[in-house]
Amino acid sequence: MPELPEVEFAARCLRKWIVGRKLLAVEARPSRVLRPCTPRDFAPLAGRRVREVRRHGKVLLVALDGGWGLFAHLGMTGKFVLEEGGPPPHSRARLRVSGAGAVHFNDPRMFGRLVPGRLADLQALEHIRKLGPDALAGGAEPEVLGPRLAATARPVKVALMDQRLVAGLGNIHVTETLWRARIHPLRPSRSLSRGEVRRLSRAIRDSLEHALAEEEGEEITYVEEGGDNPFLVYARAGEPCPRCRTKLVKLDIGGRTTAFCPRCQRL
DNA sequence: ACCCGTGTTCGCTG
DNA sequence: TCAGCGAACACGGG
Repeated sequence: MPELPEVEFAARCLRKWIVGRKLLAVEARPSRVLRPCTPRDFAPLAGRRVREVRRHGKVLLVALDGGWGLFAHLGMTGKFVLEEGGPPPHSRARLRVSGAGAVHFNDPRMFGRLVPGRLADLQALEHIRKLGPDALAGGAEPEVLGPRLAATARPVKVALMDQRLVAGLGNIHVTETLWRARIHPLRPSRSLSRGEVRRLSRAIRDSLEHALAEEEGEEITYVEEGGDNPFLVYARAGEPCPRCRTKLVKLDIGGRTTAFCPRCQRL
């Protein structure tokens, strides 16, 4: 479920699995995940040592020796997994590393991306260049967030989902955040008071860090789909508000479903 | 069988 | 230019 916490989790896994090792080969199957590249474009990465894995918002950048790198976006269903007795069912690429086994980029729905290239070129990709400040690296601070929200009249739900405004939040965490901050999702961004921006700022960090802690909790326990809904209000329309027991309401904003409490989050 | 969806982009309209 | 909307992408789960 890739929003910032899952991408950060992926970054930590990759650091554990491949940083410091040599990338022997990247075996990619042709798929839209590679767009606009082809499996051949991965050839220059072979034999290079992995220097570091960086994350900005939901974007991953794997830096290799010699100025080469790998851009990765998990999309909706992308995941890096260690190979255990054969490839996972929707492997789009296999990264063979020196020393131990291989890592797969698994992605059933293929909304993800895996692009090789010169690091400088990858950083110049429009998608990366236009990203706002990372939500866990200062982007949620009131002094940063406040002016950015003040510059737009869009509903705060829509603005927070915009990766150019602040990078890392998606539908789940915006929903969680607005409930924690007691702000109605349709509030015009520029109408937020200083105090509300402060609450929002705190709420963003709280929901992201809470999700991250749950994933890190048990070493391999990923918050699995199919398990119980671990969120406070996301996908809980119709259930009672955890704070005041008022029935949570479902709302469609910018094409995404939001749950909110009509009592705690007044317009 | 039907509906929904964690993300992003594109085209159309006002 | 901006803002909003719907569709598209491809597949699994409830």
